[in-house]
Amino acid sequence: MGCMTSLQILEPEVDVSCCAPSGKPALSAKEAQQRALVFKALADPNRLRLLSIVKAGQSGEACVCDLTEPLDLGQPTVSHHLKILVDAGLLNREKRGTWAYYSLVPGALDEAAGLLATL
Amino acid sequence: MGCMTSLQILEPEVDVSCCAPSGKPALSAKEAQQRALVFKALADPNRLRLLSIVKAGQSGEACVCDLTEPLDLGQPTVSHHLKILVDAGLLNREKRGTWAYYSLVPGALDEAAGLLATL
DNA sequence: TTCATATATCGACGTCTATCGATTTAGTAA
DNA sequence: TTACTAAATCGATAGACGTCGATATATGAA
Repeated sequence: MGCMTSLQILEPEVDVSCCAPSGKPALSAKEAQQRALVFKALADPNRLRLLSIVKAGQSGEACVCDLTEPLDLGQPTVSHHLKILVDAGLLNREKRGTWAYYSLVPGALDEAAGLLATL
Repeated sequence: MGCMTSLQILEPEVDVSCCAPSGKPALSAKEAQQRALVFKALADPNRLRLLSIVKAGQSGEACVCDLTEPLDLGQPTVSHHLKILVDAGLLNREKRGTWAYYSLVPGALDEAAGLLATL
């Protein structure tokens, strides 16, 4: 026994229509890759802290200069992490004058959480 | 203006008692590191597919030999990914005979989703 | 214009990680 | 015992990633 249960994977050319308890087939390679991008962005402690600090701030936003000190990282490094979070769709960037203000994209974290619920 | 809002970070010796809209201070470095471990485990497309396949299986479990083919990866590589998922607390491993059966840890994915909601 | 500041980008370095083939460990059956 | 199989572990390698210092870009002030 074992090793003979054929599990269905969703690929463009494969037709699936059965045998899943949740009714949904497993993730395709493409879908998994896209979701992994979001979790990659979340997979660094300093980026989690950046999100947390932005969220905890009473104004709902923070500029780079507010973030380098609490993280004890250089300004280029913080900028780099912020870019990754923006690219992942988790943070918004708004430039006002010399400063760049970062804020949470509304609902983005909930959406990320939803990616886990719908695995 | 800008650059003068002092954001509170939770560190063991720092006493915090004010100024957060959600009432919670930002993540400490230690907390962020722990949470990042979970997201690191989720930050690989093949591991997401492993979780998905295990979840989609009607038996709720799968052995390594069921997983190598759909992922198109070698057996050692799949074993390696499964270990990471087990270490992250997302999968259970139960050995029966020659086979090792992996199943979702109940509630683990919801807990991971909760880590995002409580950032 | 020149100067100062805030941020982004570049280049390099060291570390981590995903993958593989080869080997080892464990269980089952003869 | 031997033989076979499933899975884990080992060792190596290529690529990705986090961090830094140096530099570039951009905005505002003098």
